[in-house]
Amino acid sequence: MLQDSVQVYSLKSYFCRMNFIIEQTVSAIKTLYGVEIGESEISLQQTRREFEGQVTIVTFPFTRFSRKSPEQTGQEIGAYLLASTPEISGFNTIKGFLNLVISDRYWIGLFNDKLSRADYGQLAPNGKKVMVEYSSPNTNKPLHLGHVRNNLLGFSVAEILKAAGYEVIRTNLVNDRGIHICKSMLAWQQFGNGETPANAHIKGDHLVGKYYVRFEAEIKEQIAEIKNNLTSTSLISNETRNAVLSKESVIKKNKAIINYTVTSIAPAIRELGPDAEIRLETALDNANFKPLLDVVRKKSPDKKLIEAVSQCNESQKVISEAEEIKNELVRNGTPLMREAQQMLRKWEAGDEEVINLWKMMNDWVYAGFEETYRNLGVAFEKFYYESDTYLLGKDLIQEGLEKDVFFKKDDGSVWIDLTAEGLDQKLVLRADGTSVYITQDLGTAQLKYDDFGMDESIYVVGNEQDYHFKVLFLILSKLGKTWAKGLYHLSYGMVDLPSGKMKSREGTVVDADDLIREMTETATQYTEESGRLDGFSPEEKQELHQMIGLAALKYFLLKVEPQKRLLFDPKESVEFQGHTGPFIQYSHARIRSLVAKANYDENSGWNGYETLLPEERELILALNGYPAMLEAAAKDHSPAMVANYVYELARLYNKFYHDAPPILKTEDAASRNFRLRLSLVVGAIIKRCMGLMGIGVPERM
RNA sequence: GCGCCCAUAGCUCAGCUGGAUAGAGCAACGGUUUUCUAAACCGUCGGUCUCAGGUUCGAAUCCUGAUGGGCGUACCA
Repeated sequence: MLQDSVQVYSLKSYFCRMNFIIEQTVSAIKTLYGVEIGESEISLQQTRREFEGQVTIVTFPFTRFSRKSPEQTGQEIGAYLLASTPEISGFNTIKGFLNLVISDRYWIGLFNDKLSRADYGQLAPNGKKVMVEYSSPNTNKPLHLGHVRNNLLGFSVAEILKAAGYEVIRTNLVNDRGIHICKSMLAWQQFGNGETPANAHIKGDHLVGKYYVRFEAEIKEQIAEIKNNLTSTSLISNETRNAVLSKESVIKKNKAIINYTVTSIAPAIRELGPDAEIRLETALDNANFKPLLDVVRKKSPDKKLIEAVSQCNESQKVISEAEEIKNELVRNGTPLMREAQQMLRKWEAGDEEVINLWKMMNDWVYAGFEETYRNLGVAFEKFYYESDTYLLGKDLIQEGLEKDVFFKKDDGSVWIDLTAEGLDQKLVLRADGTSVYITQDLGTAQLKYDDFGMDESIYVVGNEQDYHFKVLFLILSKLGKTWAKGLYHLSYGMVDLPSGKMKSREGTVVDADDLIREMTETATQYTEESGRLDGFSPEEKQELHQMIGLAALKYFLLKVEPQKRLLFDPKESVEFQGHTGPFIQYSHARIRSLVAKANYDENSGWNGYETLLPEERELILALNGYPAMLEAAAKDHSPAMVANYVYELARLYNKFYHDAPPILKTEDAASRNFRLRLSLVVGAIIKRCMGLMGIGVPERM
């Protein structure tokens, strides 16, 4: 499992992973103070810019056996290291920090032997197989910004794991069946007039989405109609009518209780001050008595008053609950909803007409998705379809019953009790023997393992399903599946807009295709203004614009840690300057252009180059940290780490480019060749990192 | 009610195996091009790291509690 990996990453320490320093420090402490300490007790960090040196050892922890001041301890260890280690050419101590100066000869040697090799950065195969499931769309509507985050994360994590030595299988579990697709089908049947992607010139997934929206609009009208004419409407059955009416009477009764109580306690509340009075008003407006209850509890000793407010609070809760159930009853009672459910039953029974319609509309959607996936640059080795897997898992229920992991209730439904683990009781099979969500996920997990026998399996799914996956993994491990310990839920936060949450009902969803197009357009505009693309054919320009637009989008979405919510402002979020994808692309293009102009011969050496510029030293340190960064990003499943690393590298390079004497005009062959090779290597690592995020880099821009 | 996640500069984010004066970008202001791509570089301004306790030589980082925001707590998926 990844979690067992020993190496630990931190932005401060990955620059200086130098075992010889740790080893020498261990022996220094043994010699000086007679104490044997573990290598893990020594932490190295990169020296802050304002002090001399590259590597810093914190000496505070050693004072307990040196019995000297941190500074003096540092002096002693420093002196030992200077004498014993040829790579160390100097040191200084400030308070409890021992700063070591590593000789340029060491850095140049490191560059020669390791960093400048063509295969630098690819970790050796680790013999492990990992599955990354991502995307997993519903087939009733096109992809939106939230899916984009999911797709980019999944793709990127897969690339990172590949680079870290895994064999990776990317899978997409397509949710192609269920009530949602029946809604689109039904609306198309009733209102579509034979419209197809071909004759309407609409992308297939958008066409199907259009009818999903139509369904929701129609049902909204039916709901309004029913609510306005509850006693007379013929749209619902008498059974539903009676159920709704009974909920209404519950609501009415509780409203009366609240009205009565509020009138009688209002004077007492006013006496508690303006604060309480305001809360009384907002309680009525917002249908929430909790804030009022809190303030009354705090301010009033009158138990009867508290009880009365508490009564209002309880009644309000009953009202809210009844209203929710009422709404659900009305919604499910509408003719359209009943027809959709009828259609789902027909689908499950294999009704030919329904199946054919389903196949046709799904094919439209797949053609649309394929285009979006191609534009996003994501791909999969294996597709699973819920229409194939939705009946799976029942054998596991049987297995669980035999192993006493599950238990049967009197009605025949099957449950698991997870209260000992701090969770709840959870239904795993309905009384009528049909599956619930988790049943088929159990079955699908087993299927995937049977198909591929992978060591690890990553599910890229939003954080609203955290609980579900906790339960899923726990059940599998209770069933004795040894592979369950390799399961991991890569949970990510929702994408918010400035206006708040994206809601399909309110039409505030940012469509993936629109987004990609807008990004490309913005990049086009920006690039044309800079006017640097002479010699590009129109096709090359178009390709470049898309590359830059996508880089802006992808980098913006990936640079934030997955678990965090992400605020996306379509107007302002995606920039081309500063901490952005295009900035990093630009740095790469700059390097390529430089190397091209220099006519650099890759065989030319830099013998005699002995003294580094500070910027060169920093670049070497940064390059040296790449493998540790990669390992850490793989361990944490974090493209954001790659994003931040490569930005730092590009920034350091730009500083070097700006501050170093012009390379093309450098006469000294060793300096010139070294700097060109350094540039080349930085460019290669930038390209690698961007590739890990699915972002291309141009030769010119 | 219970559970999980988040909180760092005006805005968007880094930093979290505990270490020096908490860093970037954007925004604002100023500077750099007869030097290889100014999508760059440099400077100024900007912070009670949500709050209160605790552990420690040392806390943005670990622990406890609170506050605020989000999500979940379905015989939906």
